[in-house]
Amino acid sequence: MWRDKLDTSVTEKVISLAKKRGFYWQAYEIYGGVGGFYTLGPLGTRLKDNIIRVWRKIFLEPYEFIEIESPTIAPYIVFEASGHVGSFKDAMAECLKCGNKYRADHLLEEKGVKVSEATSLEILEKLLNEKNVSCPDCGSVSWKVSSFLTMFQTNIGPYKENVGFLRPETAQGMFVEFKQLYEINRARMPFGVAQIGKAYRNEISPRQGLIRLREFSQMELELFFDPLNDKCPYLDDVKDIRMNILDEEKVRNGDTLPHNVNAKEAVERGFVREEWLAFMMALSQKFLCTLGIRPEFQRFKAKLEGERAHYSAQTFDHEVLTGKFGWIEVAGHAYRQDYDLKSHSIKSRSSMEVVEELAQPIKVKKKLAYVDPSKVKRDFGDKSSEIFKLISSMKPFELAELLEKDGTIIANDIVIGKEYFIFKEVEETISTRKYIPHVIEPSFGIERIIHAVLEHSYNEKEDRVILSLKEEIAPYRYAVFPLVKRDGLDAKAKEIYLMLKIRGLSVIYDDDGSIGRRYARADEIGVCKAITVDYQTLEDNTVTVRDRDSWQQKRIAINTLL
RNA sequence: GCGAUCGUCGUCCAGUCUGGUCUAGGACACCAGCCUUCCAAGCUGGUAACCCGGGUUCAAAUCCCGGCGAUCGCACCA
Repeated sequence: MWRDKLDTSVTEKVISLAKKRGFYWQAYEIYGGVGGFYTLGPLGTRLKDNIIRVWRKIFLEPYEFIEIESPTIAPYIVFEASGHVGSFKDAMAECLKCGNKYRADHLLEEKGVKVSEATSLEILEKLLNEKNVSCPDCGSVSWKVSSFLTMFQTNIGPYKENVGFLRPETAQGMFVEFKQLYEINRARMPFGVAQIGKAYRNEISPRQGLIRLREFSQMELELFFDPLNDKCPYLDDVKDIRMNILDEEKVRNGDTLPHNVNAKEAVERGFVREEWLAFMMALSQKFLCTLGIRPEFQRFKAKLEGERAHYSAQTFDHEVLTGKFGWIEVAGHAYRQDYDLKSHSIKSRSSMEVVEELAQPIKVKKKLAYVDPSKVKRDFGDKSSEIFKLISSMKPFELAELLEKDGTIIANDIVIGKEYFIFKEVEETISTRKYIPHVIEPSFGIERIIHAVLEHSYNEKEDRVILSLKEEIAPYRYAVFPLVKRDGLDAKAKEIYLMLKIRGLSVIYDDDGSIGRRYARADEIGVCKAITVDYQTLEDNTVTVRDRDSWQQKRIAINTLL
């Protein structure tokens, strides 16, 4: 069954449940609320922690990938090197008549005027006004150009000129520390580094609740690999995971019926360029399934050339179908190539290369040139010392290369020919290869996942709400209730509650109202099992355990609860 | 950011057009007590709101202006 629509009312219901029971709500409400900022409540933070735990279990633990926590503020130069200063800064053209804003470069390109990212604001404004570019909305031809930077800017220390940015992604923290991490990880390749933390984007108009935030949480993994040896050894492990993939061709043609393939087939059939990318996509699907989102509500949608981030050679959005918001992107899987490491390497002038020891050392023949001092002295006399000085600053193989190419060496206008050198050919053994690793990056937005998971866990049964959260992520697994609050049942229930709590289980206690009301309350926040203490408990130390989804009850002995 | 629509207890809704009767009402939820031997039962009581600021007026939830926020559309979403 292939569905492309969900009941839109579920979204509203989830949002109001989230607020009512404390998963999440808009922040700063006492001051009228500020767009793009949300607070996670007590249940939301537990859910988030559990989601993160599952993610680590799926993406990091089996492969011994490592995790770091880097600062959320970085100096200007970091995002200059990464390309964010350039591509996060859009030149906005504002129509002076109707006030609508457009991307200045888009408007000009429609007129056939090519501009680059480096084109200054003044020139853009001049071009727009001179070329009579008309406003798509009102037709006016007078423009004002200004830039809008979607990164939050701040100052580091007391100096205005020392600009810093709140990171728009956690990834750069891993790239700038790459060399150190590579060493710490004992130079293993391929290897993965993850970071879980906040990122900030000053969206122009954030909407849709948790879907587009100005401050949000990411779980990102940078998988570094050798582009000449890009086999992923784990493809067989994920062969049973079949993904719905809309490749570039389908997206271009507007075809929404996806291919259904596993990672290996996705690569073989040319949908996905890199094995590691396909592998991460498969893990991503496994991850969302573990969180309770069924595969038919998931798909991977390729980003077309112009839609991709500046660093990406191929990107798939991992999307989940929701009610009101339709398909939402909960993760992006990007092939970042060596874009970031290379940029940081050039900007910082520090090496980002890794060294590979070759299995078979390669023998390379090399020509070396040595000067013949006696000939030089004989023919150049007093000027010899100058010549020796120059020549000694060069290595023998460099001299040989130059002489091969030009036939002469020129030192302070003195031309020295080949005949003053003695050539030697040596065989050198090369046992290493240096390269800048390529990167596959799965990047998850936690808040979006929280929302998607809640929508897909939301059920109604006989006018009651049941949040069928998987055991792995439910904020509480157990609830303990006394059937009634007297005759010692409450004391016994509390005893059991504490026993479970001491064992580290997530458990709540509730003795308020009727037993039915408590079951209902527990169902609504996704408590998996309700343990009820009744009169029989006092006689034979058994309790009833009620399942949240089936409402079935089983009587079991207290000592088998653990 | 622009345009349209909108903003009342935690939630949903009444009241706004036609200013006074609103000390802002109801339902559900929540809290306290009673009751209660398995699925939101019942009884009693309680907490709780006119988005913010300014203006008009004898009088503003109600009319006007500004701000903030929300929804939708446009644009943006690396």
